[in-house]
Amino acid sequence: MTASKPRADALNVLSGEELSSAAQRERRKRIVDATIALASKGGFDAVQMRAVAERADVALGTLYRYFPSKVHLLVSSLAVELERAQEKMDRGSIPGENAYERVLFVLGRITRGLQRNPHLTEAMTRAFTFADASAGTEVDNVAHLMERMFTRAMSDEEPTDEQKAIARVIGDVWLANLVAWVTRRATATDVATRLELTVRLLLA
Amino acid sequence: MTASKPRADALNVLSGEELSSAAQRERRKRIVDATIALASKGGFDAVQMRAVAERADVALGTLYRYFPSKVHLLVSSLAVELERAQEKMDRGSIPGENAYERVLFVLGRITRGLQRNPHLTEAMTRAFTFADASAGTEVDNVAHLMERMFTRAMSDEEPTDEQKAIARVIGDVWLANLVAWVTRRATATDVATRLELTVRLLLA
DNA sequence: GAAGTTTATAGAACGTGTTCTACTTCTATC
DNA sequence: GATAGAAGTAGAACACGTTCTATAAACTTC
Repeated sequence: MTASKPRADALNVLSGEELSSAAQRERRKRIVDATIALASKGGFDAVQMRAVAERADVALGTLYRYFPSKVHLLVSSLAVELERAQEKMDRGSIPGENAYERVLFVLGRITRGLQRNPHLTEAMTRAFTFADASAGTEVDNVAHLMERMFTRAMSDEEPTDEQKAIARVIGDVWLANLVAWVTRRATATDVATRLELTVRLLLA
Repeated sequence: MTASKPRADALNVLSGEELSSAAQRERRKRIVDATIALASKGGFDAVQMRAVAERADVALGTLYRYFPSKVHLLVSSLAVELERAQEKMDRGSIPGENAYERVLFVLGRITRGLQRNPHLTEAMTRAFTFADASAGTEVDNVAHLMERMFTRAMSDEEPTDEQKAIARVIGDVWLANLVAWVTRRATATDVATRLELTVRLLLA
């Protein structure tokens, strides 16, 4: 009677790997796709749990079984998007003479990418910064993706602690500026200028 | 018939100055006090609009007339708190040989101050980062207070553009770390270390 | 393939932010 | 001090995130 098989905990996202059947991976994918579609159309507010469930052709209860809250859902979708962006990056090589130029290239590219889909960006960044302790795992996951994205741009070697720290700072500033842009307190030009200055201060 | 007297717009916070009667300033103060009290006790979730209204002895409709949303309310309260902190700073002088040391002193002091009241800090930082475009004015106001707090620490002169930019970067990193601490993704020590590193990179 | 367990479904129900309505109380102007 | 308009009050109503209930379908295991 004593359970031994590891079971997915009700408080965590059902992360892709541990989903047994193909039908379940299918469902999970439909949910994330629906989320991204709705977010792209109307931002954070348009990602309504009932609407996601309906669009993913899944019952509301099922949605909550896969993602325990709207924030978990959106932050997980952000992770998916970042992974996609990283993969695209990995396919080409990053131009630039030094860390400064290379990081700036990566930052510019991903920023412009996100700015091409303002609603989606708004939904994901707001969820990310609003996340409370219960979504800590997912948030850490995204933070880690960001850190890696920037350390890879700095050098091909294994990053030093200092480089990791710099990457984190860049990530913090990047996110803050993205939020400022999303809430219309900064223009795209503002964002570009500030990021350039930040990276210059840190890496030049 | 044509209105000429400037009227408070329904979409903006009724900021202290333009409140005509003393009774109104009284009410506004009661509301902010109630907000801070509730936030101190139970954080963002405990700041329930009905509870704030009751505690401030004001009708729910009146609360919404003064602050058009929970986020406006909390961000405005954050501004009040920051102003208080700034005043306290202004009363003493900031020790330190150079900008690096002085900024670090200010950062350490205000960070520890906020960490002494975790729930309040959680409520205010989450509101701040969750704010959407409609609260842009209030958010800008707080951002400006933060910028000034750090530029003052850097030097007594009028700050240069570069100094302002550095102050903004520090503010972004500071906030990101505060949020990480509030959501228990970073310890107080982590925060202190990272801030020190950031300031060193930027100012040393 | 039957029994038991897990997973999914439909939909009601609940909590809290926000809005709306009907009524009362202030305040300014004549 | 009568009156018009603004501001405040009490409370219903609504929207959406979240939880709960009852039932059905899909799987394991014998």
